[in-house]
Amino acid sequence: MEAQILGAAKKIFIAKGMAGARMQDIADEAGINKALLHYYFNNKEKLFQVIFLEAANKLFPRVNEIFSADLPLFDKIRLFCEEYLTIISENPYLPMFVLNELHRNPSNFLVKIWKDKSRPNPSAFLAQMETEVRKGTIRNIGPLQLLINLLSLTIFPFVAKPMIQQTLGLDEWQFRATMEQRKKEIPEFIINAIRK
Amino acid sequence: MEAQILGAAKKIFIAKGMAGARMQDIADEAGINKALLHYYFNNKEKLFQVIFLEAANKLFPRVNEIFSADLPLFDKIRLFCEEYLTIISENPYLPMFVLNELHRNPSNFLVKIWKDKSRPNPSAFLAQMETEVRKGTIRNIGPLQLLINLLSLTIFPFVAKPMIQQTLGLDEWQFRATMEQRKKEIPEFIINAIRK
DNA sequence: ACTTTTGTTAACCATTTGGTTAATAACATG
DNA sequence: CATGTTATTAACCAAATGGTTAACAAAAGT
Repeated sequence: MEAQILGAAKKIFIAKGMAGARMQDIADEAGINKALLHYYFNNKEKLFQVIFLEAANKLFPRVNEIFSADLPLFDKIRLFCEEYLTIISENPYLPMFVLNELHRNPSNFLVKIWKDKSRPNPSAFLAQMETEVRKGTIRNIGPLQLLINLLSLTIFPFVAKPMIQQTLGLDEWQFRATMEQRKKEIPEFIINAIRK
Repeated sequence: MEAQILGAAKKIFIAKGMAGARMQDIADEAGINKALLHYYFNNKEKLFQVIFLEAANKLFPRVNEIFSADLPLFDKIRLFCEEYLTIISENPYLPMFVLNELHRNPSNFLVKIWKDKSRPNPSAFLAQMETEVRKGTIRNIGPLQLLINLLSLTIFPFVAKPMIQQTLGLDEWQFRATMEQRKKEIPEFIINAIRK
């Protein structure tokens, strides 16, 4: 039952956001009485936090692993794109959900709830880039800028999915195919951009 | 008065989204009675649409102009980054607002409201890229992918602003400086990536 | 001056919404 | 089987919320 509720809550929260989601919607989606929701999860806030943390736990831990792995920079970039695009492709709406709620939360109290493992932590990656720049193996680009570029190229298409599909007239399958292609395109793009 | 209301509505809608915004909040922000809101704008939906269109009109028309301008590809990319980052920097929360509401709207009825001038229209840009690839002046990259890359690199940092600031520990000024830097960094990055 | 139109408000209303209660059903356990 | 515990529900409640009304003030027309 608890799992059933969480599934329903995930669907509704992700579709409508914290403010737009109705407890009744979640109950309906789970096929249960609204009171039963409060039996398992005391209130909307609590339920939402569970879903948010679940989302964060799907998105970030693997990223952090890759960022701090012991790999050459280029391989790391390739691995990141390959794996991260896979993760997001399986949960295309998670990035928007997380970013949006982060955006809406005053003084981001969500961050306080956040566990370390699932909090994004790019410090190792930044250090590695700096080393490569100093060694002269890549162009002189700010590590911060490069990190932002990497994240932008992988995440943004999913955040903008509705707009991209709308303005470019892509159906679901064309969109997926395009994202699949990006697993190879993005690393190539980035590496071409920074290789000396 | 009408302008005062619109200002308040813009602030509240952008901060909390359609679902999270309260008519009372908007009235308070505008320093007026709630009934006066309904005097000027019949209902929440109507008021929201005005704000949404205003936002879209700030974000897209100039982009379309640049996309369809008569300029060499590289210049176009430089111009786009320069101007678009300026526009967004002045309205850092607009992209999130538009993308979010687009995301939440079932069967995107918003798109129907949307005027042509302010609807994103990259077809000329896509064609130009295709030409350049065929002429062999740039690497063989899919025009669609390149367009997505360009948009990702410019827009995403603002959508992810809270997360970026949080995880990288940037204050407001550091963030702005980083974005300012990107006006030069992004075109350089892209051109390096595609130049043969 | 006075009448009409426009702007503004306090009070009110119906519905929605998150949450509770009390009663009941299902289940475990001695 | 009796008893206590857990799961589930219908009915209910108070607060919040979008929206309306009716009265009043200010401006504009005449």
